Order: sequence, then structure tokens, then C-alpha cells
Amino acid sequence: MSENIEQKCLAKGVKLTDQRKIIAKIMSESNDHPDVDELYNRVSKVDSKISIATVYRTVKLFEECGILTKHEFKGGKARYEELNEGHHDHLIDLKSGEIIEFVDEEIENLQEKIADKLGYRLVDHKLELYGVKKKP
Amino acid sequence: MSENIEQKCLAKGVKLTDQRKIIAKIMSESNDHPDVDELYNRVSKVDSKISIATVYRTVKLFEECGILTKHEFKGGKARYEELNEGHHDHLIDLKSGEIIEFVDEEIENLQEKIADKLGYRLVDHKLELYGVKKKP
DNA sequence: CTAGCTGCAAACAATTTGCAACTAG
DNA sequence: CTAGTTGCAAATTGTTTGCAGCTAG
Repeated sequence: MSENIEQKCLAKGVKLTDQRKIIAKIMSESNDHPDVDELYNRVSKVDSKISIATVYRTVKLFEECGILTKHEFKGGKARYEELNEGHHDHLIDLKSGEIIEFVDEEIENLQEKIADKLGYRLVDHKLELYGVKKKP
Repeated sequence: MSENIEQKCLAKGVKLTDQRKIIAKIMSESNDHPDVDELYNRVSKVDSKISIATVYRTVKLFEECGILTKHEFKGGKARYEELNEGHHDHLIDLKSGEIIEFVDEEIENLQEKIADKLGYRLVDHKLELYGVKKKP
């Protein structure tokens, strides 16, 4: 089964401080995509002494360890989400700001094919759809 | 044929000042995707008195008028490019930073289909591929 | 122990804004 | 004429960093 964030830190030789444990816990419990400010708010409720600098540092560290991914959606601050095995893309509701995750095999393959055709090996990609809810 | 930037401004009732004309001209002559700083450099060569604030303001105005599009590629400043009828996406060479434009009907359709399936009308999207050149 | 972490406040980088003087229409 | 624009410098916003003290392993 999928190991949790603390186990991943252990595996990477990353020191597990109290503040990191708290940030890790909050992130694994979050089903949305909080920005650093929001994450800082949530973290502060558990330990009000944690500084925002630590949150920034931790979030970057976790990203480098492959524990979190960073999203830079349109015109805003960076948002983070836990990185689990299943890759997915995002559809952002322009009215509400809600973020819907989706997976589509076909589109993944197509991207590989395009990169290949252009003479590149695909390393990473970003697909974001922006839309508004349809009337039924 | 496609109208030029100045015509578009006229049509939108946007006042055409000297600085806007210069910025418009530079942008239509640019085949790359300059960030504001780079654009400011190019513009300064024509009129060294134009301030960077004006460049920021103009670029935002032009974006709102549908004259330019803004790209926020990974971890950098915003880059701009003229918006012509032909939509395209980008592949970014992670080694050189080079940006390759491409069009793929199939992927465009697929995106519509996905949004639709999720109950949304697609308003905009962003697809960026990040890759490295393949050895032949 | 000690390499690595933390909080704090100051530093940065990109972008925005208030204001008084100017200019396109 | 006058609403809108500009240049300047100061202000904001998101993020990073130097440093002295603290802590996990």
C-alpha cells in the first residue's frame, strides 16, 4: 500500500521535526489544493508558533522529495497537493474556484505522442481546463 | 485578413498613445514569448523614456482586449505573445528553455469532451509539455 | 554532539498603485 | 476641454534568506 508522508521522509533521510509532522498531517488530510497561506492558517491552529517561513521551506522540501506537487494555476499563489501514485489533471471552475480532478488515459498517451513527434522525450506536463458549469 | 494591433485598439475604443503603438509594434514583430522585462528592454531601444510601469499596464490592457495572451510557465515571470486566430499549445525544452509551439486537433477535441463529461463548458485551457531532446 | 532545523525580521523579485503633469480624441 | 494616460517612486504581494539559538538522531 501507499506509504504515508512520514515514512517517505524516513526513506529519504529527511529529519522529522514536529513542525514537519504537523504540516505533513495537515496536507494528507486535505482534499483540496491549499496555497501556502491557507496551509499556514491550518497549521497555526495546531501550533501557533510555526512560522510561515517554515511552511514555505517545508513545502519546497516536500516537493523535492516527491511528496507534494506544486500547481501554479492562473493568476494566483502556488497551491500544493499530496502526490500519490495516480496522476491526474485539473479542471478549474471559473465561477467558484472549485478544482475538479480528472484522469484521462487517452490524453496522456496523446501528449507522449506529440512530444515524440516533435523529437522530445516528455518529462513533465501541465494540463489545466478552465470552465463554467453547464446548465442541465 | 487578420487586423493588426492598432486596428484592434481602435475597435475597442482604446486610446492609441505613442507608447502603446511602440509596444504593439514590438509585440507583433516578436516571434518569441518575451517576459515584461525583456519587452521593456526592446521597447527602451525605441523610446528610452517609456517606464516599466507603462509596459505592465499596457500588456495587461492588451490582454483584456484579447490582443495578447499571458503565459505563466513553470517558475518564472509571466511571458506574453500576440494572440492570433490560430490557437496553439507549447512544449518547453527543459535544457535550453526554447519554446516550441504546436497544434493538435485531436487533443483540443479531447479536452472539450472531458469538460463536457464533467458537466462544464470549456472556456479556456492550458497545456504545456516539458521535455528534453531525444537522441536521434 | 552536530548537521540540520526553526523563528524572526529583513531582503527580494515581480507587479501594482497614488499622484501630479500631460495628451489623444 | 477632459477622461484617460504616463513617469516616478513608493507600496504590495508572494517568497526567500541570514543569523543566532534550538533539536533530532
